[in-house]
Amino acid sequence: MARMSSVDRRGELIHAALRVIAAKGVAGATTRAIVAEAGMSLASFHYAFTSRDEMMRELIAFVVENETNAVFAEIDFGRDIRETLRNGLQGYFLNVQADPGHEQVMFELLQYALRTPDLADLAREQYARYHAAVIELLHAAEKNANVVWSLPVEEIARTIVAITDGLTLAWLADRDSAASARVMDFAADSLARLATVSEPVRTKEHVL
Amino acid sequence: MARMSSVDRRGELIHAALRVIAAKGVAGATTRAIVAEAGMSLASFHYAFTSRDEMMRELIAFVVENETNAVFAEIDFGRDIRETLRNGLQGYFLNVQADPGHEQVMFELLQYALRTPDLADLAREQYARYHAAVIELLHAAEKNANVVWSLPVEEIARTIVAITDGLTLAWLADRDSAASARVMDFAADSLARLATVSEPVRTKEHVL
DNA sequence: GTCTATAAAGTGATAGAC
DNA sequence: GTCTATCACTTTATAGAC
Repeated sequence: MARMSSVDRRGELIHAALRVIAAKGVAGATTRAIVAEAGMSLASFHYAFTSRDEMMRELIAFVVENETNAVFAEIDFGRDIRETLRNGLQGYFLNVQADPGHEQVMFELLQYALRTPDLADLAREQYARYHAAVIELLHAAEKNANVVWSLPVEEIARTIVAITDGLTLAWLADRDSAASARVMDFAADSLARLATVSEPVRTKEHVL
Repeated sequence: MARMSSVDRRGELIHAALRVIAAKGVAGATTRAIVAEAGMSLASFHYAFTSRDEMMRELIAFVVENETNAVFAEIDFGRDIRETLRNGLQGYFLNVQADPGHEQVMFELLQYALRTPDLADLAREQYARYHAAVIELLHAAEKNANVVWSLPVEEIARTIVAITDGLTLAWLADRDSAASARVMDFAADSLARLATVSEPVRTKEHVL
């Protein structure tokens, strides 16, 4: 087989590992399954990585890094803040339904990280990134709808992440899409209450 | 070693397995680790269970069955519905903080069930029970605070389970107790809005 | 750098003595 | 019923030919 730079091979193995994990779970991602998926020999794995643990650490760092806010990025700002929130949540959820495996993998990797002492920092970072992504979104929504949040955005972001995680877990278990959609409606309503119409910037004579 | 009825030995092995899972995760719960914890020989395991899979199925059914609403059972009804909700959520969360391993095990078992085709029904049942337990609580709170819920209790229950699951996952990752507590306060406020003061049963002359 | 072959340890499950 | 010993297999990791 053709030569390949070390970084390329590492990346290729990580992507192959992610495909294997999606199909068979973390437990099924053996070095043999991964090299078979990548079309390499077993020895090539250990040429690229000193151990399976090392690869798993790099893999988790990779997914945490690349857990794009793609879902949120393509958010559809509606007429008001409630619609923005609703669109964001429903958009996220459509994505979960379209590719349930992806979120399941993220949950599995989170638990793997929580179980592996060396990887605890990655679990923390994973949530820091989720929260940061949502905070950014909340600021964008704030500007777009001309409102200000009456609670710290950190707090609102944590609530949104909790709702999406919780809804996703329950949906993965019972696949009740209708019930999940209604919960998101309620969540959007409740969160929208936290936005108050911002005073437009005016001169002093305009009081009330 | 003394003889033991088959059901006793199965129960003992399941409890030993739960201790092993708490300490080392589902992946670490090998038949050898389990019998070592239970103080039995490896052969005894296969005398009680035909296979490890059979035991895992029974173990999950057991924890789902016994995922008592203990947390919720000892709920402290406050002065009003908001306090009841707040006490319920904070009470649950104190329990998570006191024994983080327990919830982590529940999440791991959920994912194990989701990955094992034969066990998908157990995952569904797990959430059906969570939802049912919270619904029962919502009815109790309704009576206690003399209010009626303006949304179907199924919907409210799903929201509460989603919030608790989501908060627990984030807390397991970053251990930010203060932030979690604030989210629960907001959740209690939002949910309390769904309770409207119920019309006391009166005769017709009392209009408004 | 990439391969085959194999080492060393761990896995679930079973046979057969007692 | 309970044990020891072992089978058959899989795992990660490495040695050594090319």
